[in-house]
Formats: sequence, structure tokens, C-alpha cells
Amino acid sequence: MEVLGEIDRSSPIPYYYQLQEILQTWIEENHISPHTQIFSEGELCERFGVSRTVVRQALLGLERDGLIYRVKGRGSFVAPPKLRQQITELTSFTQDMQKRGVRPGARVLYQEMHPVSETVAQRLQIPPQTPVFCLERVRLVNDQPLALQTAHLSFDGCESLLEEDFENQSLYAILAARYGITPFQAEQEYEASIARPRETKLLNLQPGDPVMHICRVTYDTDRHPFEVTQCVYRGDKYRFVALLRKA
Amino acid sequence: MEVLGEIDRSSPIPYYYQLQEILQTWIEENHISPHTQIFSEGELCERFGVSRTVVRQALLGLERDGLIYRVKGRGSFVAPPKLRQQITELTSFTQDMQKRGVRPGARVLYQEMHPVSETVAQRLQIPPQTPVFCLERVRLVNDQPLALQTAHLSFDGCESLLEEDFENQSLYAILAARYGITPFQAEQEYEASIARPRETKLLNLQPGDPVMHICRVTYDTDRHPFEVTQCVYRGDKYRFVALLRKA
DNA sequence: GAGTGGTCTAGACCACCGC
DNA sequence: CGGTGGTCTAGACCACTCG
Repeated sequence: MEVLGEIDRSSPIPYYYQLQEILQTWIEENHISPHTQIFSEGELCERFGVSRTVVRQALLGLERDGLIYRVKGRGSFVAPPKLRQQITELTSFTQDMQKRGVRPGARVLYQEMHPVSETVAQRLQIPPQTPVFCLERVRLVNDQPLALQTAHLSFDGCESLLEEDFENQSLYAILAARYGITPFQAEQEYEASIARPRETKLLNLQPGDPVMHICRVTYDTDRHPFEVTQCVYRGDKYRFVALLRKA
Repeated sequence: MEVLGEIDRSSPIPYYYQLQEILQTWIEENHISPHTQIFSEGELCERFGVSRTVVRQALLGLERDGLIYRVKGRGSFVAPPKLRQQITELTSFTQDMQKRGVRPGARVLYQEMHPVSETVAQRLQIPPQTPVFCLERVRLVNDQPLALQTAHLSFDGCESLLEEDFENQSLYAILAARYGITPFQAEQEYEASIARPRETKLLNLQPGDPVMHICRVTYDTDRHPFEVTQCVYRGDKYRFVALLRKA
């Protein structure tokens, strides 16, 4: 229970991050019970031969991830597992579904450049009518339709996305590999609604069935928006989980 | 533009927090343009006569709140305003509505102790059939019904909630003032659905109208769940906004 | 090369908690 | 009272970006 490994002083990975991972695997592999007190900052300094700054940075990371919580004057404690999972994290449809343990897929309906609408242009912070890359797909899980997804992308050289295959590849994976674009954060709006005729057909729904509308604006690491996505999910098969924290 | 105020060395408020607020009001009051570079860490150390630890802690706070972003080797920059607002923050219905600029209200339908159901008991981590305080309200904005809200509360002495007036007072305000209970974080699940007969009546809806179902489990500062709330919002009048971040 | 933020050290004092 | 986490100092070296 006490053997935890060591910090590799020759590694390019920062000490605090190595320590964070050591503690995370220690908590998870030993199934330490919720509300159990873990090592104090002082103990960790001594045990790993690092300064308190490093230890505190590691513990802050674990706290941010919901793995531990800290109480002034008492100590640090293992958080209940419910609070660990499902942190509101920026993911692609593909990653989201893989995390839920199902097999994602896609059927492309439309893949063209076209002039951007007023509302989307505003969200992308570009002039109206600018040509943007537009991709409409039916998203599948285990070969059943789950959502209708329309993405609008705007960045230098986005025309070359016309050549890509989006039935078998993740959009975000292509953006990262070929264009060096990494999504950093996103705003997402959720609204309950009723399926429109076209959606009932594409998603195998009945008229009047509920759907969840989701509109996302995605920003890169320089905080410039590069993507606006509009999604319609089947209401009976999709549930969104958020973790809210006190300010 | 350069006058920013000073850190009060005799105040009990930490330096880093004073500095964070000084910088925040400076950015907001001067309407500094997005992507403008702000002072470097070194400049701030000198200007305010504090160590770099304090400056970095203040800047980390501003970054967490979405007010600035930092790029290694380049500097710290003002973030675009869109990303500042609407951080996914744990709020009560009352606070939520006040932030949206409307007047919240409530009409109490049911306010009793009753044995807890199986599913709610599990979320509250208590034995089934335990008596819990149960409060059902129609929530109003500007005197129009917006949501049907059912709260289940479980903690020592929760029976005395029977005496409280929940038409004119916020539940969370009462919990904080009388019981020293502060919500710390919450899990929330969102699902699109169709109004049931009882809901159409209470919320002035037509059969078949869309609604948003929300189930919340709220945890206190010791990470123990004390409240489960089930909500049904009118789909046409409610939209949920989330901010997602890269892991 | 000069300036930036990222990491790290080795100390210090404090408020808070439980005993 | 001793132990805990919260705050703070005054340094240091590094990798990165830009001119």
C-alpha cells in the first residue's frame, strides 16, 4: 500500500504531473474508499523528495479532476467516485460515444463549400456570405441513427476538407493531424424541441417525438472560433450530463 | 490607464485575490480589446511589490474565469467577451433567473415529510423509506410558469423546513442562513421529452409540447449529497448553456 | 538575444481543526 | 497543543517566441 513508484528526474514530464499520475493510479488501483484521508503535503514532500510547490500543484490537479477534495486544517480526502467521472469536457462525437462504450459511425449527406448564413457568420466572427466548409452527417451508434449533425468550418485552407473521407474518420482527428488545429473550448446551448419532418425520416422517429437541439461554437487555443455545429439528437437516446461547481 | 490601485497589506483578503480583482475591474472598466496583451508577470511583481507566486495565482484565477488566456513565450492576453460569461456555475433557480435578468417566483404545491423512493434514496446515499423533506413548486418568471420543480432534502433536522415559507424565500438562502449548508457541486442530467398531462396543466402547455427534464444531485462541501431535485422546464422558454474545456 | 510564461527550491508565517 | 492546508517570499533554471 505504501509502494508508489518514483519521480523520474530525467524525464521531460514535470514533477508535479508525474506525481499527480502516481497518486491517481494509486487511488484507483487500490480502490481507496471515499472520504479516506490521504497523505499530507508534508509527507508527500518527504516521500518523493520534492518541494511543497510541486506537491501542491499535483494535489490541485487531482482536486480539479474531482479525484480528491481538501479541507483546511483537516487534510486531503478521496472524493466519492460519482463526482469523478463525466467532468464537462470538450469532446468530439466520436470521443463522446467511445467514452459511453458504444461504436460511433457516420453517413455523409452533404460535403461542400457554401456561403455562410448571417447567424452562423456572426458566431464565427466572419463577414456574411464568406464561403465556409459545410458538412452534414447522420451520426450512428452501433449502426443506428442517433443524431443529425451540421458543421460549418472556417479557417485558412478549409477547402481542402472537400477531399477528406468523413464517414470513417473523426473531423477533430483530421483537423489536428493535417491542419494543426486543436479545439480548446466550446460554448454549447441545449434546447428541448420536437422533431421536424426531415428529422423524423433521417432519425427513424415518429412525428411529435422529442429531440434535443444542440448548438456549439468551438474555439482554438488562440480563442478564435473556427467551427459552428448544429445538432439534433433523438430525445429518447441521448442524455447530457454536466458537473456544476460553486464559483 | 496605468493607475490601478494598490494592494491593502492590512486586509485579511489574500494578496493574490486582491490583485485578481484589481486586474478584473481594470480590464472591464477600460474595455480592453480582446487579444490585447496585458502586463507581464515581471511587470506586475514590480508594480505591486509582490512575489511572482502571488502574481501567477492571480493570473491563474483570471484564466480560470475566462477573462484572460496565456501563451507560453508570448504573454497574457484579454479573452474575447463571449467566453467570459456563462461559466457552468452551480446556482439556484433564483440566482439563475436573476442572472438572466428576470424576476423569479414560486407557488408551493406540496411541502411535507415523506418516505423516500428507491431511486432517490440511492442518489442521496440513504436507506429506502427514510423520511425526507419534499418540496414541490411551480417556478415562475415574471409571474408566468416556467418549470415544475420537486426537491428532496435529507440532513439532520430537515423536518424544521416544514415551517419555512418557500414562496418568497430561496431554498438555498435558507439552507445557508439557518443550517450552515453550502452547496459545493452538483451533477445535472438533461433530457428532452414531451409534456405529461399534469405538466401541461401546471405549465400552460398544449399536449405534445416539448419539455426539458433535469435531474440534479447536489453535494455539500464535504462531498455528501443532501438534495435531489427533479425539474420539468417548458422547452420553448428554457435553454441551457454550458462551457466545455479541453481536458 | 531579450522577454515571456512554466517549473522548481527552501524556506516562512498564518488560520483552522481536532484533541 | 500539534498537524493540516493557505498564503507568501526571493530567488533559480528552462523552453518557447519573436525580432
